[in-house]
Amino acid sequence: MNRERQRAASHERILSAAARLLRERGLQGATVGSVMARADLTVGGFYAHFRSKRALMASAFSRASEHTKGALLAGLENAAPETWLRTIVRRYVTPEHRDANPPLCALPVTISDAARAGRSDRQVYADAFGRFVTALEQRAGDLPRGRRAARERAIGLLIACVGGVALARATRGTPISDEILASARRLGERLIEP
Amino acid sequence: MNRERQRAASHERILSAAARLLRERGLQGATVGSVMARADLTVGGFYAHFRSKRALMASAFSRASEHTKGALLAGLENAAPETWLRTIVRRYVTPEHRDANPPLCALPVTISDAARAGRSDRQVYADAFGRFVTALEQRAGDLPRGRRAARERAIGLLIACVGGVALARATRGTPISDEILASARRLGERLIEP
DNA sequence: TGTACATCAGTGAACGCGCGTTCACTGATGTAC
DNA sequence: TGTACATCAGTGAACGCGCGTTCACTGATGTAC
Repeated sequence: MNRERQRAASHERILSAAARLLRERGLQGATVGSVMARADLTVGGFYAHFRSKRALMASAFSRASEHTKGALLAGLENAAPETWLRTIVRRYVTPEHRDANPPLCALPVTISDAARAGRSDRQVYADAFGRFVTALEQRAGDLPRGRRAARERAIGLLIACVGGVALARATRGTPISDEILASARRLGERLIEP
Repeated sequence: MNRERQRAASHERILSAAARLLRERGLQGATVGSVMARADLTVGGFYAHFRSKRALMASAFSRASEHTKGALLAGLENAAPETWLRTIVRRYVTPEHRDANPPLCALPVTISDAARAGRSDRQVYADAFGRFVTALEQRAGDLPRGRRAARERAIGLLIACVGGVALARATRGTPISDEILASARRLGERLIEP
């Protein structure tokens, strides 16, 4: 019984270490060794918990995006749709998010990794993205312009947010990076206005 | 004299092979061995032409983005500003671009690679992005809305294009990928309308 | 023009390194009697 | 309750592999006389 609990605790430590390292360093940067060290374990024990690195990373990615969703939506339960959407854009598209380590969200960090990965890994990425779309879509449907274009607008908002932060990260330290953030923010807000 | 010409020809073959493989496979996927093989040479000869893989990739990236700019702007010399901008969005944000190998543009492919790279590699990425911005900005300035917001709109357009294609690639093969392309296209076109 | 030598672009094998993965082992926890 | 044994989470060293990089060598091209 104690053994079982210890095993579960280790599993959890590995998973949350992986979710964090995935955001910090991306798919190849988060090595099995570094994940296990972060979980206060040694490499060898890893395969008693996960079939492979790929299996771990799929779980870690889902975990990471749940974390992100929680942080983004915190305290907004009773906000009006327009405020709700605007706050999300303003929380997401910031210099702090660009520079944070780990950043708030795994989507910009792993975007090229996913593009190069196999079908099932892309499905994991698409599922995480889709969950954000669904959340935004529901609120966007309550805006004046109505439910029809809500989904398209929700996706547009996410393209501005994720694409903007990804580009700002890729150009971090150069003057254009701040310009990208400002434009991405305007781009997102333009979709919220009627 | 003949030797000199042969050397220059090899150099050129290596560079154009690298520019192509960079778009096909990204930064780590384009290994020194694969580049040299594509250039009909063997690995060992590489370091007589470039100081390091990093040096090669910096040159290859600039080369690749010149190629992209040429292909995007082909035949548009005399187009009116609105048509000009709209055509670029429609050429860039397509299922063909998402699925092509190599894709038209290196920016979506290497976006996370750049984010993880060192300062000088991010500068290379920023320079390429900046050249696109400058090109779009000039035409956007001729639109009714005028020159003031031109730069911000040019960057917004590129976020929609590059971010949209990057996300569509990351979710390739899942239903949401086509939705992303459609939203990205609308997002770009919305910036062109007065 | 012909011969001996120098140059140098490119070869191919090797090196070191980091990674994912495997495996024989350990030592603490739990079970049987 | 105490003793002998079984289980099993985790260890640590090793393996194979692919990569960037190095280096002694080759053979064709160019030069000197």
